[in-house]
Amino acid sequence: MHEPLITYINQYVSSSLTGEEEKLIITSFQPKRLRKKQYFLQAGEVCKNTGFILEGAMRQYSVDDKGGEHIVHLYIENYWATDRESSIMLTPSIYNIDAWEDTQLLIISRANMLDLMNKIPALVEMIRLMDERYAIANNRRLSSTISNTAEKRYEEFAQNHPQFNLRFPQHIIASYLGVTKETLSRIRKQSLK
Amino acid sequence: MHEPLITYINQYVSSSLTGEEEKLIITSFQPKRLRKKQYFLQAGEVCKNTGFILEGAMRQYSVDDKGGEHIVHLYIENYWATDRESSIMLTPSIYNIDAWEDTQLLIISRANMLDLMNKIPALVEMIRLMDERYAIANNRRLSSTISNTAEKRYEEFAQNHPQFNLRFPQHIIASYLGVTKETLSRIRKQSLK
DNA sequence: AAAAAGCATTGACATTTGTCAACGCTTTTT
DNA sequence: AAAAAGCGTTGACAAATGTCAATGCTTTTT
Repeated sequence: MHEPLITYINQYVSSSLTGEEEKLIITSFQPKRLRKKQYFLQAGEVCKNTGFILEGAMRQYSVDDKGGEHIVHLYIENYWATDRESSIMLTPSIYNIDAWEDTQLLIISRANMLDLMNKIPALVEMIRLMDERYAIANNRRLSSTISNTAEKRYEEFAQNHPQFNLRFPQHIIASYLGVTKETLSRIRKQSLK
Repeated sequence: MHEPLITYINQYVSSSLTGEEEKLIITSFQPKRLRKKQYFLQAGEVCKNTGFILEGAMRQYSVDDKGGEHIVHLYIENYWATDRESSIMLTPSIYNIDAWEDTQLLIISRANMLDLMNKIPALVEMIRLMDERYAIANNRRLSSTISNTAEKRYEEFAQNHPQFNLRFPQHIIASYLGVTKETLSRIRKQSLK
């Protein structure tokens, strides 16, 4: 059950994990099942866990005064679901994270993760690399959001994240792009011609 | 001349740097002066250096087909100026970074930085912490950009970055927020009432 | 099987934001 | 001292996007 996680880690680090390290990881990550719509994190709670997605799809979003949902992140297999701000700062999260599809996770608490990092140097290295890539991806998205029209942003999105485009309904994607579902509907209609 | 950098690093890590480590850092970071408008990085080049700002102000921006500038980052004292994507991936940058004011930097190449990190564990820890905070800040900005109107974004900006608001002209801030200078001008006029 | 909920689309219209051009003021350059 | 460049503002108008309401279709729930 934990193989995808081990594979994921080994892809990040130069030297493979030892058998000992693998065992440690396997015992530290707990399997958890979420049914569709079930919360992984609810706004107001402190985010205690990080989840590695084995199967399924999740979303992170905030809710405004009028009940509108604003999607900040989408997650599928091999993504990590968490609110780092809340988890690191121990502050109540302003986000909800929930399952969009029935989802199978491997979860670990921040305390256990820090513990693991002390015992397995390769994990520290992995996280450093992940943070680098995460920073780069986030920067691109930010840059695109600031500079481009909704149409251009959708094009880039469809190009860069075909998986998301297939897996999530349009109104979710619209929110992820920062436009209304009606606008996205019209953009897509346009671009067919 | 290097004290602000040493102070900066010591604030990040639990145990202070040893005298030996300080020396190593001081010899690894080269002072560099940029005059107003001088490029630190020009689009098309691979970003080789990271600069720690001792004094001055800089900006990172892309230029579109019509010559329009889109500000992605602003930097002042105690900020790090670099294009991580280019620096890490060794790809030509799509951004310019230049000095908005006359600026005094301490620069280090990526190779030398990696070398330093091997020799000074505290630096690895610092970068991990910086990455965390960077990820959090970036997420907030992204979340705000997607979810809020231009007016709300400006409010948050003025709240969170009063230093930038004082130091950079309005048309730069407008671009940073993803609106035109005319729109920002009107927003500010509104909010006086 | 019927009812309800979720999803995408469309039209009409309102609001926000962008574009272009002009102006006045200040700072910088010559 | 004169000229040029930079900056912020304003008005008129255009374009992009949001809002609201209605519809039809599909999926889920009862």
